[in-house]
Formats: sequence, C-alpha cells, structure tokens
Amino acid sequence: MMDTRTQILQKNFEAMRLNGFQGVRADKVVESLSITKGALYHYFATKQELGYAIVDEIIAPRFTAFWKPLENYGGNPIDYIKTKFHELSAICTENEAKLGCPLNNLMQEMSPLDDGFRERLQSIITQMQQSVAIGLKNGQKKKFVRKDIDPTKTALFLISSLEGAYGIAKTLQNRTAFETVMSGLVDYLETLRT
Amino acid sequence: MMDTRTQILQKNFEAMRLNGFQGVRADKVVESLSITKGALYHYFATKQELGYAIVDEIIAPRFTAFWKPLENYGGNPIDYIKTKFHELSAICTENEAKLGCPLNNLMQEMSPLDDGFRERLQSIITQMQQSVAIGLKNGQKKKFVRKDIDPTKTALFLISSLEGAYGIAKTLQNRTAFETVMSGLVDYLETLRT
Amino acid sequence: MMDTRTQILQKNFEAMRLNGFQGVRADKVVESLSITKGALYHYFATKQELGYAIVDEIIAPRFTAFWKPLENYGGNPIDYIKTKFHELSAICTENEAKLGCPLNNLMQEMSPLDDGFRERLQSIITQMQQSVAIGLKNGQKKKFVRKDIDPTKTALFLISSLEGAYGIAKTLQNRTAFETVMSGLVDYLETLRT
Amino acid sequence: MMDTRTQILQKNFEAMRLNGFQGVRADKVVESLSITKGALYHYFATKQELGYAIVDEIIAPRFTAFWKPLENYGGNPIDYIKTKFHELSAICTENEAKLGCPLNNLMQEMSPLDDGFRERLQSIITQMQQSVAIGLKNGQKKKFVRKDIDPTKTALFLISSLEGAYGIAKTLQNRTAFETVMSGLVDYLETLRT
DNA sequence: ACAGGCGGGACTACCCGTTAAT
DNA sequence: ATTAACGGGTAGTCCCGCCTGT
Repeated sequence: MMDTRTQILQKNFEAMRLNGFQGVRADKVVESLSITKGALYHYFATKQELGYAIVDEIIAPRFTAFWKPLENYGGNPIDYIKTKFHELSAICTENEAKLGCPLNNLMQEMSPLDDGFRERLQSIITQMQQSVAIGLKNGQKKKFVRKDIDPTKTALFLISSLEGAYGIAKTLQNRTAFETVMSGLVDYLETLRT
Repeated sequence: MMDTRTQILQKNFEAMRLNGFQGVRADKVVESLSITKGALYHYFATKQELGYAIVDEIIAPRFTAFWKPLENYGGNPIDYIKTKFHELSAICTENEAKLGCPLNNLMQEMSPLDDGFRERLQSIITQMQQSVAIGLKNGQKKKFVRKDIDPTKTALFLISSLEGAYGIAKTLQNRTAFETVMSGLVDYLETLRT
Repeated sequence: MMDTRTQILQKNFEAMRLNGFQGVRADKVVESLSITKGALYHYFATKQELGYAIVDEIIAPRFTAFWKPLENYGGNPIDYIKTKFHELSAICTENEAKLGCPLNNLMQEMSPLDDGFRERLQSIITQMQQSVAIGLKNGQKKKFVRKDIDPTKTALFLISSLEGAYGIAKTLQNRTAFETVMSGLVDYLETLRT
Repeated sequence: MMDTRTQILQKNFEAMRLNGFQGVRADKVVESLSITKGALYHYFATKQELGYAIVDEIIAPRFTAFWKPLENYGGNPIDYIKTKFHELSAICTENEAKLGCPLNNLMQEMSPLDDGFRERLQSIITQMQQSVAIGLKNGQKKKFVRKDIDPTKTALFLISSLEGAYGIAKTLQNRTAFETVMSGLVDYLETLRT
C-alpha cells in the first residue's frame, strides 16, 4: 500500500496529464482516494507546492533517468538513441499519444506562468540534453559519429524534435503521427554516422 | 479604427498568448478595451465561441497562408523552406520565444480538453503539412528532391520539429535555442537534396 | 428603497459593530438582504475594499460632521462641548453602550493589522481634534477659555477620554459607566473656563 | 528554561498583542515554539480555554498588582497616581504605543463576542477601580483630596481615560500622543487636591 | 449595439481540533 | 507527554454568463 503522500502525488500527476495543472482540482482528486482536504493541506500547503513536488519527485527522475545511461554507454551512441526512440514508439499507445508527454504538456502550460515550474522544467531539458551530448561526444572519440557536428546542439535538436513529435501526436490524436515523426528523426540520426 | 468585434478578437488573442486560453479572464480583457461585458457577450455567446473565432479568424489564416505559396512554387522547394525557416528565425525575438507559438500553445493546452479546438488545430496542421508535401512532391518531379523520401511524412516531420523548436525555446527562455534547433532542421533539409 | 450598494454598506457596517471587521462574514450578511455574492463582488472586489468604503462613506462623515460646527461656533465652546457630551449620553442606550463606538472598535481592532484602515482612522481622529482645537482657540480669543492651556493637546485629551468612555462602557456592559466617565470629563471641562 | 505550558501561554500572549485574539493562529505559534499541536491541545482543550488562561495568569495579575499598593499607601494618593502615570509614560516606547495596551485591546475585541472574556476583563477593571477608589477615599480622610468628589466615579474616570490614551496612541502610532493625553489627566488630577 | 447590475457556483486556502501511536 | 497524520467545515476570491434596460 502506498503511503498517503505518494498517493496524492500520483493521482494528481495523472489528473495533470488529462486537464493540465491549472485544470487539476486538487480537492476533487483526493476525494477520489477517500482522502480529505485536511490531509492534502497537511502535506502540501499550496497547489503550487504540490505541483513542484510532482515535477521534482515524479517527472524529473523519470526523464533524466531515461537518457542518463547514454553518458557511460560503450557502444555506438547512434544505435543507442535509435533503440531508445523505438522503445518510446513501442510504449506510446493510442491513448498515451492523446494525453501527450507530461513534460511537454507542463512546459507549454506553465513555463510562461510560473518561474518555479519553468526553472524545474528547464533543468530537466538541460540534463537530458547533457546526457545525449556526452554520449555523442564519446561517439565522436570512438569515430562512430561525424566530427563536424556540434554534440550539444545536435542533442538539443533531438530532444526538441522528440517533444515536437509528442505535441503533434496529441493534436492529431494518433500514434502513427508519432511514429512518422520518429522515423524522420531516425533518418536524421543516420546522417550523423561517420 | 477597428470595429468592436475585431478589437475583442485581437485583445483576447494577445491575452491567450500570455496566459493560455483558460487563463484568459474575460473581465480583464474587457476592462483593458474599455468596453463592457455586454458588448463581449453580444458578439460571442460563450467563451468557447470566442476561442473558436480566434482560431478560425486569426490563427488559421495566418498559419495556412504561410506555407500555401509553396504549393505553386516553381523553384527548389528545399531552398524555399530554408528561406521560410530563416524568416521565422528572424522574426523570433527574445520575447516572442518566451511567449511561444500561438498554434503550438493552443494545441498543447486545448487539444485534450475540447474537441472543437482539437479539430480546428488538427485541420491547420494538416493543411500546412499538405502544402509542404505538395511542394516536396513537385520538387521530386523536378529532380530537386530525392525520390526515396515520402513527401507527406517528411512534411509532418518538418512541421512537428518546427513546433518542437518553439516549445523548447519557450521553456529555455531564449531565442538561440530556437536557432539551434532550426539549424538542425536545415541540416536535415540538406540531406533531402538529390 | 436604498440601492444595492448602500444596502451592502449599511448591513456590513452593522455587522461590524457586532463582530468586528474580521468577524464579519460578508457573504452571510448580504444573504440576509437576499443579495448574492455576485452582487457583492460586483461592488467590492475584496473584503478590504468593502471595509475601506464603510470607513470612508459611513464612519468618517458621521464623526467629522459631529464636531465640525464647533469651528464656527460663536458662543462659549465649553458650553458647546458640554451640550455635545450630553447629546452623546442621551443617545447612548444600554444596547449602544454594549456595542461600543464604531470608530473606537475599529481603531483597536484594525489599526495594527492594516495600514489602510489605520491611516483612515487616524485622519478621522485628527479632524475631530482639529475642530475641537479651533473651537477652543476661538474661545481663548473671546476670553471664554483659559489662555494657559494648549488647545490642540486639550482637544486630544477630550477626544481620547471620550473614546475611553466608550471602551469602558462596552466591557462593563452598562450606560451608567459611560455617564460616570462623561461627568468626569465635564468636571475637567469646567476647569478650563476663565 | 520555561516549561511547555508557560511557553505556550507567553507566546500566545505576544501573538495576541500583534494580531488580536481572533488573529492568533495556533499553527503559527506552535511552529515558532517548535512544538506541535498535540502539545498545545494537551494543555488547552480549546483556543478559548487558552485565551482565558492568558487573561487569568498573565494579564489579570499584572494589572491588578499595578494599582493594588495604592490601597495601603500612607501618603497623598494624588502624588502616588501621578508617579504611576509617569511610570507608564516612561515604559511606553514607540513600539509599545503601537501595540496598545493588552487589556484594552482584549476588551474592545472580545467583550461583545464572548462572555467568559468579558466577565474576566470586567473584573480586572473593577479591581483596578476599587484600588484607586480606596486610595482616594483614604486621601479624603487625610484631607489630601477634596471631599466633594466621588472616589469611585473619579477612579473610573481615571482608569477609563488611561485606556483611552492607549487606544488613541495605538491609532496615531506615536507615544507623544500618549504623553499628551497623560498630561491632560495629570492636570485633572491636580484639580482634585484640597 | 451596447451598458452593467447581478446570479450562482466553484475552488483555493486556511484553520481548529481529533485521534492513533509512541 | 508528545507527535504527526488527518477530519471537516468555511471564508474569501473569482469568474462566466444572463438579463434588463436604453
């Protein structure tokens, strides 16, 4: 059994995917857990605090962990990234596509409205970019990757287009759109090989 | 002097870029126009109707018109697209980057919440995709563009990554991020030449 | 029939005498007028704004008007003040004594909590002090009042003790306490004659 | 080191001076003492009970003790009272003036709202009045004080005006206002001599 | 076409007090 | 004796949209 705090965090995270952070009605969410507002307020004094906790404890770990292993990957980073892209395609069900990427959703909604959110999301993006950039740099050393590309910039392009794919799929409401864009990204990836 | 309806539409469009559609407060907008709520509800029965009008009359024309000429462009579509991308980079000031792309903003926020919005935005995306695809198809006929690429899919990838660039720039809060991703896209474009 | 705004102001003023400003439940008060919260918010965006309006439009005029005529009084100001004191005693019913003086109540409750209130109440006190001081000064010129007293300071003492009387009567819950203090004040007044 | 109960009492007394009794937030006080609510409610079942304890154990002893010695004072009570008034002026710093007299604050706020408070505060006032009245009566016997004044009523006037001085100083936010009123009271006192 | 008073409802914040556990 | 999770109720704010009137 999850402890109350984790339950609150988890349910609100789910609600956030459906309605956006501003659309979350925190008291209604906890009600569905047969938890009362008293408990909610005990753990999170404000809705903002709750939102920050969701980013820090659920979203950030999940996303940074995804690309982190690339930093120490011994083989060809292009193959690694391709594998990861296929993995994302595989877990992106029809329903997932409609809900969008939690990170992207939050970025678009909250970045301009709240600095605390923006800084947190910025940091997640930067960390993912770092991991991919380090992977590419190692790939250059091992002559898997072309020397004339800038690893940091290329990393940002990959991350950015990945989030773009989620955004498009959300509006077009289907996973094939996601796969189409991902296959474009893979094409691009192939051009990076030596 | 703009007529009242156009003023309402324009001001609400601006407010939407800053706060999102749900963040728009009719009272505040009305106040800033020194008109009253009576006038607002005379023209738009609900907030939703107002939102749809903004999409139909401001956003849709602007975005579809942007890529439409490519359909009848006589030269190399890859050059045309590059020029358009540079144009977007040029008009993307620091402030614009922070506000994000109105289309992308709305897609992320409203697609899952309201079908009317989603269908409209979907249609805009599809039309842009069409225009670019037709351009690429023509390019293939004229042997400017590689025959082995799928114009429709490639068009979606380009549009998708473009929106991704706007999304990233919004969170990272700077236009150089936008330019970095755009230069990645240009690199990709170059690989499409015969 | 009073207009809605005046009704709201008046009823909340009465509630303030009973429960203090913080104790006022503005929505409950308007409910008793069969007015809704919507109307309340239309006229007063916040409770604070409502409170300020009560001070500015009800309390301040009433209190400053009370002493104002003394400024242009032709006769002996000491007699005038005595008459006014008797007038206050007369209208101070048992119930009024228990409710206390609206000005004094608000001063004690809100002065340290809210600068907007404090400045407004300060101004009322100062204006009353001014009126009494001018009256005494004129009385000195006409040789009704001793030359060796300071009119401004004496005026403050009178106002202060008057408010003290209301405070004591409120706690002791009877009007005779009020009259006792007032008769002490009248004794003091008599010592000011030439 | 103070025991927990005394600490709670003391901190809440301080908070009461700043925000009034209703403005005291148990959570905040408890936090500032680094204890928990459990400890608070172990000693005081309700906030009301806590308030009563503050009156009974802190305020009442302090105020009644202040005037008690006058009952058995051998010399001229007018001189004694003058000395006491000067003493109060001396300890009334700028900051004290702004916070007001704890007794007066509580009287104005709680008398009409809670009978338990009112009775306790009433009793404090009455005891102070008694002490001063006895002092004046003894002064009459020793021919220090005029025979034609009513000691009980005069005592109430003195106490009342003293509280009035605290009230005015609180709103005017300065101690000179307090001194001005006190000097008026001393003038009055002098008229009581034989 | 427009003005604006007003209805009605929802949500966040907030706080007093309880209870099970130690 | 003390803790911390928790219950439950409510005030204040806020906003969409209706409706009457001009």
